[in-house]
Amino acid sequence: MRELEKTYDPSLVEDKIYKLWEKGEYFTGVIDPDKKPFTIVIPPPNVTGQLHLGHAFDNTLQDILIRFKRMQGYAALWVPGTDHAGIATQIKVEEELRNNEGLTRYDLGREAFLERVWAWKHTYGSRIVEQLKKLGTSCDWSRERFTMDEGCSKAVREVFVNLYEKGLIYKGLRIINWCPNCTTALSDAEVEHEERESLLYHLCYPVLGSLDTLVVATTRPETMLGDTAVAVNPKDKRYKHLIGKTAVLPLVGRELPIIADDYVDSEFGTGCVKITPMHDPNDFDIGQRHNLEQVLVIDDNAKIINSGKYNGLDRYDARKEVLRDLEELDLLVKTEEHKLNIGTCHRCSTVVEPVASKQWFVSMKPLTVEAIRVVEDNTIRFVPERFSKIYTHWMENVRDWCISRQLWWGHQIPAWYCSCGHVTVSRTDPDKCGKCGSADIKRDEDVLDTWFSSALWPFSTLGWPDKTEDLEYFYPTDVLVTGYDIIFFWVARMIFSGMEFMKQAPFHTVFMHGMIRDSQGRVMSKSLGNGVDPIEIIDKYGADALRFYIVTGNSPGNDMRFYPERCEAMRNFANKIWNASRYVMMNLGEMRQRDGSLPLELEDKWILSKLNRLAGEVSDNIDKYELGVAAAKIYDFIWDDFCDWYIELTKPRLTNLQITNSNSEHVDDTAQQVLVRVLTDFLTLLHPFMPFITEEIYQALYSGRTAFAPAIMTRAYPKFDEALNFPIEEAKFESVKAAIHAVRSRRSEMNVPPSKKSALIIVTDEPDIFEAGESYIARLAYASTVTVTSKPPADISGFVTAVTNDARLFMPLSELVDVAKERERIEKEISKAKADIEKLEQKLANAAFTAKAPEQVVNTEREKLSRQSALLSNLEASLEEL
RNA sequence: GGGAGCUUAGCUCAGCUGGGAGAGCACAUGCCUUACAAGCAUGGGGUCACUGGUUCAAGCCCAGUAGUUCCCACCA
Repeated sequence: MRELEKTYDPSLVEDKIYKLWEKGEYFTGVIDPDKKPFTIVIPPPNVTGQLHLGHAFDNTLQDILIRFKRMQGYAALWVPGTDHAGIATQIKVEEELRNNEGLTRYDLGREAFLERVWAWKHTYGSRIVEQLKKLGTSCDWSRERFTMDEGCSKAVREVFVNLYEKGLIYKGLRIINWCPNCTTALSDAEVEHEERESLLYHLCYPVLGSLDTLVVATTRPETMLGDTAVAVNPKDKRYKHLIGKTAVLPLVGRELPIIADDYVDSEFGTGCVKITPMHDPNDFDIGQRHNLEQVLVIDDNAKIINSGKYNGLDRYDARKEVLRDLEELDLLVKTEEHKLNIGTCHRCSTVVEPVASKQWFVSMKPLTVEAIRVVEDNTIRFVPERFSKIYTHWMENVRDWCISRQLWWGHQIPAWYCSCGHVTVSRTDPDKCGKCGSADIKRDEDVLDTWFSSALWPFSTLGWPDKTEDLEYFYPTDVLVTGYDIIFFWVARMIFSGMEFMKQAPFHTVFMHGMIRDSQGRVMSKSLGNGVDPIEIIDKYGADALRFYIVTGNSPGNDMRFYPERCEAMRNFANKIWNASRYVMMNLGEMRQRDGSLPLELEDKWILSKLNRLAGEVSDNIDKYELGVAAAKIYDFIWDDFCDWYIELTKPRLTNLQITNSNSEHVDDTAQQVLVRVLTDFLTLLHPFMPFITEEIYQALYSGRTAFAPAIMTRAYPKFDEALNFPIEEAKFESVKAAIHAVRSRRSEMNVPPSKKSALIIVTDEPDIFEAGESYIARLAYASTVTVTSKPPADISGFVTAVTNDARLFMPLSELVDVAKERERIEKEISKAKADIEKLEQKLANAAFTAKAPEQVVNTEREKLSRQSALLSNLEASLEEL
């Protein structure tokens, strides 16, 4: 046993303890046929990222679950790893390249640039891992993976080729979201929508060979440069006569067929729509249906092309120019205000350009069938449940997934083009065309969406496509813990990938959490500069305090506001535990081995019973993912029950503290044993939540004792044990507590300082429980002497009284007694008791209640009534004697 | 246009399958009672947004209203 410092200093403890765990290899997932596996895969953070509070939140939850299951005896495995984060990482390296050397990636060329990215990865890739360790995460680092390591890349390749062979991956010309800043295609999920005030412009298009004109409405006049038709609804009488005729595109002069299509809503705008097949998804479809000409007028950098004098203009400058020119020609008929939903790049917030482009797609419909089924039939359960609806709705309406990105950092698409037109897609790099045999083949330059590899994470990290023992034993994983912001990006894609390739759901539970916001409820972001660095919090308050703060006061799926200074309360809690442990240890003396059981006092049974019930409830709560509730219960037990009561109760029993009682050699073995037992058990219960301090104290208590587990994290998680259930004793002790509380309250009301002790006479029908507690009652109720009796003193005047339902308490503090005031007070309490009794009697007199309410509820009400009645008679007795 | 969440003490939030409203912080009063002032004791403070319904019983379930936040959506 080692002595502890007076205050807890996490900075002296945490790194040391983490090393102890790593040295003991306690995080290692061990395949054990006699155990049930429990697996979590980490949501892989960006390899070059830094830990933010969102990670802290996410990983704290995972660590609590995995430690809990590990202690319950599961073969627990938490697979860690990082994500190559295509765009994010590439942008960072490009930025550095530009700032330091004034170069672009094209200056370096693909190969040299990728070398730079790998170098960057090697420099910064371990940072996030080290930061996760500071949080205390018990990941199996020996199994750490990276989305671009050999195994994951092999999985990606296999999946791509396999889906291609099944016809579920194809390359085609489709409208995609193009970010002109990132210069790459994006998937629908990567586009954010925001509503903006905009204008709806009405443009006039003349009809060829006629005086008629058509007025079309558009929010994006610059796209008119790419118009190849005008469409009206076939039923629209206003325009029926023009269908089949030709309009002339102003400024450009292109002849536009006037076509009829049901897509056009006659009610909206003018009922006439300009059709720009290459720059609008609907127009693209119409273009397909009517076989329209396709004119691309906006390039990769959002500059105008194929449009004569407008060429080279930025899209917004082009808008101004076009409008000015139209106005000059008197063809801008009207401008009205209009709310517009605009798509922006989720990475850089640039307005994305819908543009037709040849890209690779995953054909989604066939993959959604099983992905929807497993959620609907509860094979996969979302916690909280409401997220399953969001998931299902998305899955039911999802469009094909654009997976090619015009980037270099990522998994290069395994497709080779031959001049013969054939595309060779292969698991191994081919040296010749799969059709004509020509060696002159060229690989697709694009890489895959980062989420393509993340989608395989639950099985690629376990070795798939190889049939590994890990995959066999640990797959499917159990719980996926993540924020609701990546349900579509990641969760949905893991589910359909798991179903397609493993024929098994990748996890049975998706445990969702919310976002961490700043103190004003705003999302934390770099641009706002309102981010809080968890590492700073850990340095200041300790990882345990951060973890505990995050997990309490928050319920599944809900956002939380973060106030750094509120970690202080949790640091104080850690310190409280620390000092409670010091108290236990300084009173332990030699820990003697005992034969047989010790006689337990009432208060011992009380605390053991409460602890025992706590153990049962905590496990239940964690099983139901109510981590905050579990944590709060442990907090209350430790602070209120153990520290504020039980420790105080043991003080008179332990000679070390009984300075006045010098002749006593007696050490209460029972108190010692119960203290250390309760301490050890609640530390164990708390360990998943506050791993560092609990381990440190455990080590201080038990290190070198071979009879005990080498680390608290290897102990079995406490369970409910019927042998330690003492409900009657619990209730009895609550009576004692109530009496002590009543005395303190009365003294406080009358401003009697604790130093002024007085005799205390307890009048009760249950003398045993009070007599047994005389010594601590004296201490806690500031009494000089305690007398337990069944009869009140003959002359009651001059006593301060306090009343509970099973005790009347008398303190001779005559100088403080004001009979009139006392009478008033008691009368007030009497009327309150009477009111309570009346309510209870009414309730119990209600036949519907006694008939329909469960017996237990009725009994509780009866008990309440009898307690209130007892209280009332005690109060009345006191009043009478006054 | 569809969908979801939230509204509980001064602040931030819990409240699990309906059975007498809780925590932290803040506030007030008194305490250095040798584990802990990062503490102890005592206390004040709530029309559980509003309206109606179901029920013996509603903060909790149902319907609606208001405010608020978010997600989804190819009406120019």
